[in-house]
Amino acid sequence: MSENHQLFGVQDLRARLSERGYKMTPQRKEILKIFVEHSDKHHMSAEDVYNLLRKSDSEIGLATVYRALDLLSELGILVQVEFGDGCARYELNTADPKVHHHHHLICVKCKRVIEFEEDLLDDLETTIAEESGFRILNHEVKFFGYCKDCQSQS
Amino acid sequence: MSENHQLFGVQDLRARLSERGYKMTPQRKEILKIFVEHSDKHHMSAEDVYNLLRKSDSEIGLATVYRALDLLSELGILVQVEFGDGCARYELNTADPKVHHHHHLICVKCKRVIEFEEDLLDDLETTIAEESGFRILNHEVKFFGYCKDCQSQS
DNA sequence: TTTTCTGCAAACGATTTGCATACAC
DNA sequence: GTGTATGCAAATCGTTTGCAGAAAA
Repeated sequence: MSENHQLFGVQDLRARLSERGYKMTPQRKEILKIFVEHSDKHHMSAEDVYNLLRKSDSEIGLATVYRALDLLSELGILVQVEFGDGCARYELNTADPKVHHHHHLICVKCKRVIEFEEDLLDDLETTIAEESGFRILNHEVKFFGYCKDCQSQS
Repeated sequence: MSENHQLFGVQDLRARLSERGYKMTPQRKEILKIFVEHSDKHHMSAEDVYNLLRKSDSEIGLATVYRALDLLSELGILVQVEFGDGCARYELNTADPKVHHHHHLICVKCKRVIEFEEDLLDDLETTIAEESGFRILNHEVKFFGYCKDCQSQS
């Protein structure tokens, strides 16, 4: 299992699936494709993915989308992100430490989410992995506070 | 607005509420009390809080609990944490940088959540605050990967 | 051919909301 | 008094599940 330093392709998907006894299906392929093609769009929900699929003629059921997102996360191809807006969101896992990690500032008042770049946690990740025995795929950092607007309103 | 370096008390609650035009109510007081008295129990869901309330005679409706948790988060007294287990969880915001931040390792396979101590992000927090204009109340870090058990199963 | 996967629709469960009443200020 | 909060029940909405048919390996 080579550490993957590119965005994921169909070949990675096939390998990771069979490695764990899962099957390659056109639906799973399509759903991964959506993420690769929309890697600019961050944090897509199941609904978002479902809608993008329908736009490109793919008649994939919503339940299948949910199951695939779950599976792709388990495989380390996607990562789940939550902003407290009531739905799970997913992104391609940028396993390459040279690829910028982007993290989030969340306003506790207006719930606005702002992204920022940050890549200072890789050393910490290594330490944690050694101490815990985890094989770490990714990390996520969120800062909670009041955004500029909500500060000036009070 | 002094930086609060203690766990929150009723006086903090009253101050923060009136500061923003909200009212002090026995329900809000009771709910905060639950968190202070159970500060050992991390990440409680609305249901958890509701059940603890009922055990201590408080007849507070579940909807009120939800509304209060949301409000207390907005006030920076609680912080919301999510583990992808389908419900939002809350903890007292430990605003004191000397109080250990505890963060989470989440297994993408079995969904196990493991806590760890970490307090290396305070400098980063200061930088981010300056650059973004956010007034930061707290931060949260999650690492995703495979736990020991799930690694050996594959 | 055996096991896994999909699609649909129904079930579920956490959270939200409308509204009448009660309460804080 | 006035505006906000509560409680209940109903509504909502994201997500999961059961099951029969379809498709990988």
